[in-house]
Amino acid sequence: MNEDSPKTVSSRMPGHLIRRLHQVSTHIFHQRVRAAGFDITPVQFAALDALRHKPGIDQAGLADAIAKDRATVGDVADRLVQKGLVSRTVSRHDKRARELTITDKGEATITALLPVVEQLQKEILPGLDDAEFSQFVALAAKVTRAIRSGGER
Amino acid sequence: MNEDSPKTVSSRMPGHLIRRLHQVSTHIFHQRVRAAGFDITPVQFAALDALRHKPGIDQAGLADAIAKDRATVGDVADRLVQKGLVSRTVSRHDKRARELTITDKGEATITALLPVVEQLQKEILPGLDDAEFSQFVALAAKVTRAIRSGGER
DNA sequence: TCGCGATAATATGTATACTTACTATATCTC
DNA sequence: GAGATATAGTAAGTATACATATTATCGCGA
Repeated sequence: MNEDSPKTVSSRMPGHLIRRLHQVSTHIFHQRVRAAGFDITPVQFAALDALRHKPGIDQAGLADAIAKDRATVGDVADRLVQKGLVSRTVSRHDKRARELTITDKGEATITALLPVVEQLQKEILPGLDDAEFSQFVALAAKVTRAIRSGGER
Repeated sequence: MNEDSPKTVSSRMPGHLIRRLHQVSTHIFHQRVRAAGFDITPVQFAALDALRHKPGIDQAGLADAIAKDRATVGDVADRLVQKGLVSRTVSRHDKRARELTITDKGEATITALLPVVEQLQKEILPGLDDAEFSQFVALAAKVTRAIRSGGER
């Protein structure tokens, strides 16, 4: 269905292409992680991964680390705490801040998930050979670096 | 802030990079379109653009055209109808289907927005020169083609 | 033509994602 | 040390995005 011929303007635009890629990426992540017996979203995984490297950071720090805003991170943290993967305590140095730490269960989860997630990365860019895959990742990484340095606006 | 050194696993993965790009893309779209005096999201723009090329398609057809599911398209259509940019009528051939048509106001909107949206495409991939930009778009387009042909589930 | 599987929308519920506004704290400045 | 300013988190509201279930309708085959 949909006899190709994408005459639309949006179909030629990187913005639209990126949206499609994002969609597929999320979908495959969900499928594979679920098949492995877990109920973790891409964002939750990124949060756990960040928390493993910087235990005890507050929600604003986590927001910065995974490039989300504070409101979103607050919601994500709620779910991770509810699942028992992360613990949240009020900081002793700053009563405003909530320090997040990954729990043993959280550690176990990410350890089990790492190979699964590593594996599915190739699946989210179908149709590309190894060289093209690397090229894509390099270009995308270059953009995100440019965003981080100058894009703070 | 955030002294680079992205030691995390997810920061190296295309899935995560794509999420970042998607975010920036949406953000810039919003900014520029708003600055031009409109209140249209990327998805709403894609829907209008698709409708301009295939007036009278039903919601399922639009969902296929912009690669969203029917529930999402239903919500998007609600908002477009509410804004007066699209009209929705029950099909005479199939009482289940709702045919969507872009209104004059919708036409005027997309006509005014096209140059704006065309312009901002370069901004959503900062740090890339023209060759890299083209390369990125070519790779992304290749992936979406691969998704369309073989990726159906 | 009756029944049954397929399809179009809608309803419901979950999870992002961001904006703006508001509260509680910290910190900086005079 | 008090007031101004900035920051952490939450709350509320909007918009995607998708899965699943339900309803209405279609169309095919016996």
